[in-house]
Amino acid sequence: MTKAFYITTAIDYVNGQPHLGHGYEKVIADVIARARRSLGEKVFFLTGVDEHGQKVQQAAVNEGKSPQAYCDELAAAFKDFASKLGLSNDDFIRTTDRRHEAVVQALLAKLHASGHCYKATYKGFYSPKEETFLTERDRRPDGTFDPSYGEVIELEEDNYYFRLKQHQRWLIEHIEANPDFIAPPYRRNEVLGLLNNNVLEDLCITRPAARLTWGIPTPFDPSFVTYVWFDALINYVTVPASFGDSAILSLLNESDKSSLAPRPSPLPFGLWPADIHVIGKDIIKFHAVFWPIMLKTMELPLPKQILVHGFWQKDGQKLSKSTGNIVDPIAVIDEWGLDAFRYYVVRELDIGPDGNWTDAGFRARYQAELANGLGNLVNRSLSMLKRYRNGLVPARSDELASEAEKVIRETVANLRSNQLQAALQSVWSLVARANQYVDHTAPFKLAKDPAQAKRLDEVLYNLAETCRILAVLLWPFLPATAGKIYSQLGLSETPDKLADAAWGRLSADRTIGEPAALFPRRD
RNA sequence: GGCAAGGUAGCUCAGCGGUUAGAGCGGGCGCUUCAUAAGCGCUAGGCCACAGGUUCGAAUCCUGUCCUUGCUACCA
Repeated sequence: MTKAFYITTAIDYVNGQPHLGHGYEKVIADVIARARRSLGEKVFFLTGVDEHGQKVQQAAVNEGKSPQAYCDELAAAFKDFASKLGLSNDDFIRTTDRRHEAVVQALLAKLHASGHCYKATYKGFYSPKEETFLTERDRRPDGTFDPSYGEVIELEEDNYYFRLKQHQRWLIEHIEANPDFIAPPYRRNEVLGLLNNNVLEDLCITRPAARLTWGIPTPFDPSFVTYVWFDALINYVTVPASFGDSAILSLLNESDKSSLAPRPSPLPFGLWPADIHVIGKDIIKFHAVFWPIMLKTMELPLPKQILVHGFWQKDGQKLSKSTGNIVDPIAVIDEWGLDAFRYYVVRELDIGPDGNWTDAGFRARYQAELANGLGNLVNRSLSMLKRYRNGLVPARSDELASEAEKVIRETVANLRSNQLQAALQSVWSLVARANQYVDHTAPFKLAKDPAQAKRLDEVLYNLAETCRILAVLLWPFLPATAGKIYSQLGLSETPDKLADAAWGRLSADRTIGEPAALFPRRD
């Protein structure tokens, strides 16, 4: 069975409304997914929400709702958000899905049966807020715990632990042997540093049902529920299983499989292992340490890459609901349009470093790059074609062909290596070149001299064809805008195949559509 | 404290041993009128954090200092 390019985002924890950070991660994953499809690959793009755990249970109680009702509302909000972002996701996982519960329980039972976990008593400090155990080492010099842990309580309880120590060596070797496993490289170094300088503590993978009911019951001991992170990571294989991926299904017995129902029709290709897990820098340890070990013990192949992005600030300050330093992506999209939002976050910030959102910066990129750069180029090119040639595309001319082809090559190479910011820079070098070309050839002067008719034809073809190629190159980033350029060119298809970014595909003697501003100026 | 990355034009950054240190944005000055008062061209602006050293030659390599950021730890 052939395998699709399988890309995932982190699943968002439903303890609040979607914000900029969520939106950013989903957009970069979507751009990569669309780029791969445009390159002709089969792609499966997964996103979703993480719903179990103490904080969700508490938030539901605070709002006087059942956890399920609370989650249903927020899951709907996140689904709406995904569509607001124009995501091309193929599925949307909820960790309260029946299929997910079935897979988590099956895998947990398998781990338990094969001796990878054990029961032990823990006595010590616990932070309900972070759902994590604390030790004396977590104390600050004055004896208190960091405020980020909230109220810290002392408790003594039994739990099940997942053995990690014996996995440290092969994991280091795997990371060293696979330089792209964790990207960018400095994140990889951090993980190696962590693994080389510390002995991994076994991971507590349950919580007593006595104090937390909002979780997946542990199959081998009903007095516990599954730790939320252990549950959450498994989403990446739940969905392949539910679509009939043989790699995962082989781990399940017949009754597990029947619990996957109602099952969508199986896909004609495999999904696991994932090609890319897109995540934020805060959850790198879960994805680069715990998750590979979980997979190894389940005898499943490891994902190809964990792609770690940075965080946004606003005006140089940390985003924070309590101080009101926030960016509301939905408001931005409503005011400026979806493609403007997608453009800004990808163009402003490379995948890896932290970035800084400023409203002035957003406005500047919108005006200079989208309205005056790309938008005006398409508008002036098509307006002249309409005015001087009645909208009829002249015969092919290759004056800009080699420059366009160079940009196409660069853009494709950047897309293949997930260098999205660099890809946009390449594309805009063609925008700039075409604007310069208008200036140098001055078609508006040629139009005044009938003897220059042939030259004018050449110039107009070069401009129209450049606009068409720009549409194809931009499709992964700005799908709506790319579609508009195509329809203004009078092309009825969708510019979603990079193979069409080949010079000369625009055929002569067809009539273009009506030019209209792609990004209206806003003053 | 340890490890790592970095400190280059007003801003964001590239350059990482070899001609007068670059780009984009922003500033200033011109040109143009097809276009969303858009576009194009020219230009100003930098003890390349600081101090030593290696070298014929150093933003570029080495050492130290100061500062920023990330990870990690507080222990001999």
